[in-house]
Amino acid sequence: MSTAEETAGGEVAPWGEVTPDAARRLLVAAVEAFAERGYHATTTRDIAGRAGMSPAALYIHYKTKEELLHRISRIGHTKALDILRTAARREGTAAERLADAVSSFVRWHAGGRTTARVVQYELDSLGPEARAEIVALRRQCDAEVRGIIEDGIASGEFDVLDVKGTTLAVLSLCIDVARWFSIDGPWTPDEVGALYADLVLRMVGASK
Amino acid sequence: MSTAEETAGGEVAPWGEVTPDAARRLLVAAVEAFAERGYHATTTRDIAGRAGMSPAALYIHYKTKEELLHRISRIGHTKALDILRTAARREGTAAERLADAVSSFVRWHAGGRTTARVVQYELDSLGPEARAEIVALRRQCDAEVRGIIEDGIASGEFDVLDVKGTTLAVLSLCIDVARWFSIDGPWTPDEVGALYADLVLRMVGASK
DNA sequence: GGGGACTCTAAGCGCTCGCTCACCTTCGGC
DNA sequence: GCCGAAGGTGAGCGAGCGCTTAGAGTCCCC
Repeated sequence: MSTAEETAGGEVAPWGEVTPDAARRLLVAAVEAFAERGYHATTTRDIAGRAGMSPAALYIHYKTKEELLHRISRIGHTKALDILRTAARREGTAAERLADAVSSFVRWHAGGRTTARVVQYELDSLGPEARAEIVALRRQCDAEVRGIIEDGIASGEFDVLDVKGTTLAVLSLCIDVARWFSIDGPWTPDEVGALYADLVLRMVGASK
Repeated sequence: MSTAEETAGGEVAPWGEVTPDAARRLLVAAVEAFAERGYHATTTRDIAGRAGMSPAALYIHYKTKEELLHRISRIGHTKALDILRTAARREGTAAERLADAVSSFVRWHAGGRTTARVVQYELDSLGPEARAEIVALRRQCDAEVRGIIEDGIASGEFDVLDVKGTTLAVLSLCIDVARWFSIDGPWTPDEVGALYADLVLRMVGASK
């Protein structure tokens, strides 16, 4: 990731695409605040304060508080889809690709748990049009995972009763990592990624 | 469940223990509002309005808005723990008990998704003391599931690499049902419960 | 039928919210 | 050295928030 940067929290934050600098600082501050307290409990004064600016400065770069959430959500979902798509389209068996998809997707949710929490849990705070755009991205994520599982069934690697349900369960398992993962906990993002890849291979009947 | 009642949404709502009647109506209204919009986005006027009362009526039965969330959270977590404990302590093999625990826990999250959503996702909105009480209940839930898995390993039924991680993943999978399940979706709570019981047995290496 | 306990309401207090506006600085181009 | 654009500030508006208070209605016990 050429645009990745390190924040104070030690997370990978690919916000390099957001310019100018002040707009990026505000967006990063918003991600942290939304993740900590939730969208509705976060005030625009809090966001501006974290970015070292006055409350009014926020409105130079963003029309509303919701636009901030929308931008965060779109960037985050695009990144998530990119991760799954890369794993789905690499070379290898379906089992290798599924393990790759799960472990990298989980690493993203664990390592970037601040961003992931906002992206995955504040969807309902968006207005109807913004939410529709994000929901479309989610469906593409779903399709990538389902594609790998279908490939594995076709090749005889996997043994799955309910493709749709299993796809949903796999994504659900990964997404929920953002809820419980803590950097102070007993695992590193890599360890959770490896554990979950193993569990998911068992779920699709591909374990050795 | 002798105290269970049917709400307009068709959910099982075991709020019979809450008296008097006005206090229960307010609590049910609060559950619905918190589930739909989140704790912070819900106003006390909205809760009172749903219960057919004036805003001030809320404060006759509850000291603060947070007390409502606390009561909901405690009742819900107690019920969740009760479900897991019942499954864990019944007769049968570890596989049977685990399947029972998962399917009934999932049914509760799917069928009572309104309650479950509040219980599982609004924890951070509680104050420190209230949160500590709820976190203790959650740890007991974790212990029940871990107990079944450890039994299965001891009896040779299960093949698990990381007991703590697998326990967490099983609970995580079940809890996240409250996030995505919709009564308008393609599954009934029973179907999701059965699917998830199968997936979890695969995760612990107990599938036939 | 009088009095206290309980339940609920109308009105509104003090506060903080998202957001705006008038104004100030900084800076590159000519 | 002047100018307009861009980026910033302090003060504050209207609205809605959680919550309180004074008092009215209703019930039961005597």
